[in-house]
Amino acid sequence: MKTFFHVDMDAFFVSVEELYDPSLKGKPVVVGGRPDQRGVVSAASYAARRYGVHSAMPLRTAYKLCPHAIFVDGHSDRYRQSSAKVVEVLRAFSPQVSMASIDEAYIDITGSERLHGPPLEAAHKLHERIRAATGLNNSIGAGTSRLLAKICSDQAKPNGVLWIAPGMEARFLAPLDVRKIPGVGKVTEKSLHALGIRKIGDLASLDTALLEQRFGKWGLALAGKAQGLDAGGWFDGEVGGDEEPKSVSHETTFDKDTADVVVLEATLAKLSEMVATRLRDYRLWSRTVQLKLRYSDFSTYTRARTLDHATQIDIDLIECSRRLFQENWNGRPVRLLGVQASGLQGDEGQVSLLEEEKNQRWKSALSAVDRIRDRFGASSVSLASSMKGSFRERAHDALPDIPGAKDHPKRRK
DNA sequence: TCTGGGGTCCTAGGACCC
DNA sequence: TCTGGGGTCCTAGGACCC
Repeated sequence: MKTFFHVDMDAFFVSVEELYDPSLKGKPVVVGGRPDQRGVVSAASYAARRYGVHSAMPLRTAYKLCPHAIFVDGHSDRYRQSSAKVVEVLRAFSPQVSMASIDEAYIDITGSERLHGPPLEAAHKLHERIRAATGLNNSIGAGTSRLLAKICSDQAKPNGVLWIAPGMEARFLAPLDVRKIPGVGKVTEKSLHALGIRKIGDLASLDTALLEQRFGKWGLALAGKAQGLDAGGWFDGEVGGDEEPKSVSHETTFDKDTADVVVLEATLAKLSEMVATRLRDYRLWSRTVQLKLRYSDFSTYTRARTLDHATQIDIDLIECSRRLFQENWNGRPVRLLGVQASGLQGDEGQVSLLEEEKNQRWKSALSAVDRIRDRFGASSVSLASSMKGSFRERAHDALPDIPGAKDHPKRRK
């Protein structure tokens, strides 16, 4: 029998802002930006929530609901700092820690009873340590699965601790709305309601075969979740296992939609650079580059290309995303642009820096060929190839071996 | 209600290979 | 050439989470 905790920080962004400006405490606070900006609420204080404001709501809507709320910009550096403090406390508590996002974590405390006491006592101990180290309220759920721990922490809010003892899972879950199951959103909820399923108990008493027939693989997972099991999806694997990112992306929504090619391509270049920088920070290389385009009517398109070599170099991402853009933009005003790198791999198996430099050299040699062709016409180069074989191949074979590339057209002089 | 930005996982079809 | 089936890779889109 295993024991998991789910630790969730309460109104995290708002609470961190309150550390920096205690006068915000108790007031309706909205983190996410100015109310006249394009954007949504990142976090709302409990006082603001009483007016119906919640995260993911457009800022303009939040303003209509609660005009006297204090709107503040987010400070991701501050949140990362507080998050790092939380991680420190968690790692000191148990070696098996997985951050699920900046403000929540799973920890496996199986077998730590001698050290920390029984689950409820251990949870209170951890709750207090986090509070002491960060000055922030948090909630902890504890149970025999990660799913259960997660649902518990939600029920424990604000600033509470809840443990469901082994054997009590079904009784705890039965009266809760299906929407409380992580992974059940608007769409799944609607389909379940259409079947007359509203509570987790309804789901649990349903025939598994029917769920599978109706929802496929997801139906099977749902059946498991209704029993409080870590079925399918995110909960595979160990807590504290593989934490490598699977994709890295940046996107931006313009203040005002634009069809200005110069602005669009400059933005794309900037986003590509930001992605490349993050790849290098992570020491990761990407093979697939994806462009994201959103128009004024919110229609959204993604277009991807897989390269023959993995890269973390700005220019590769810039060129690839620009080509995708040129091939797919319909000329209408654009609301959002995004660049994503996926197909990530580590350093191992990468061409060495030396190889990379050779690569660059003969790429430049090729562009030299292009320049000659531009100036003297295609025949100048094909003439050379008919006499001496392909200049391109010769450039490829010969140039990289010349020390310092003294004959390199670009470096000559 | 005029809808951010950063992610994960899943599905489904087509290409290609054996 | 009337044609099977499985595996893997790639692409696009969608649900969902914080």
